[in-house]
Amino acid sequence: MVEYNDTLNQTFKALSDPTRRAMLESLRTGPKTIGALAEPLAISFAATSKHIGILEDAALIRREKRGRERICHLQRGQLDEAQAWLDRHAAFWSGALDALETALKEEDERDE
Amino acid sequence: MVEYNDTLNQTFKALSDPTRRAMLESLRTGPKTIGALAEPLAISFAATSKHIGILEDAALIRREKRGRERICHLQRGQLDEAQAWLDRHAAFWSGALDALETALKEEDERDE
DNA sequence: TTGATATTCAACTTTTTGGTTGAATAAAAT
DNA sequence: ATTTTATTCAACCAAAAAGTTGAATATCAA
Repeated sequence: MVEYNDTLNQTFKALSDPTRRAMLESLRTGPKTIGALAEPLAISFAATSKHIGILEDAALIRREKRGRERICHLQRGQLDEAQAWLDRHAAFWSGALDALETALKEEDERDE
Repeated sequence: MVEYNDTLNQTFKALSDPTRRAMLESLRTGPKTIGALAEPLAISFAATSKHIGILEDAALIRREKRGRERICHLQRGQLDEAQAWLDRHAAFWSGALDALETALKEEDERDE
């Protein structure tokens, strides 16, 4: 496999499942327990817990221990890396050297 | 499964494989044949061809028949849907009602 | 025409993913 | 103290994904 950038890959993998995206969408309205997340999804608690684990590994959520419940909160994780990838790719159509391209190139020179 | 928006899902799935992302990245520098795409990836022609098929189904590339070669060109596909999802999600952190949020809400009212 | 090249197809294997169930753990409620 | 509730763990299963090889197809070059 290719695997040059592991955290970007983890982010894209985490986002590639519709159930997980639905969970993230649901959390946009506020923190929720595993149970509350599982309820509208017609899958077991265990399956939900696994999905949450994947999102947590990708730092897209944080699990807070609260008594016997776990409260899930959104977290940025490396969302911006995924956004940057898409923006850079989309820049292909808006001309090779527009504002975004130059901005991203400058970023590269600073960060890498 | 959840599966509320199939084209968004297809796009995210297509983008979730590092080999396919590498192919898309490679095509940013210009159109390439299957062979040229396969070469740096250490996978067979057949595997490359399959990946290309997935990207083509997601309309992220177009395959042009040129004699015995197939030339792959980038295509926008539903890239903007994926971008919109990420932007909307990222908007969670930049405050509930900033410019992007309102823009997206207006878009919803028009399109859906 | 013959042979080489580029790609795809078909059949198959391996690995990964998403799901299940039932037992284990831990906290809350009775 | 016992029971109920919330979640996780472990073992397992089925389907999907990613890869392989070898034959088929089509085009180009000798």
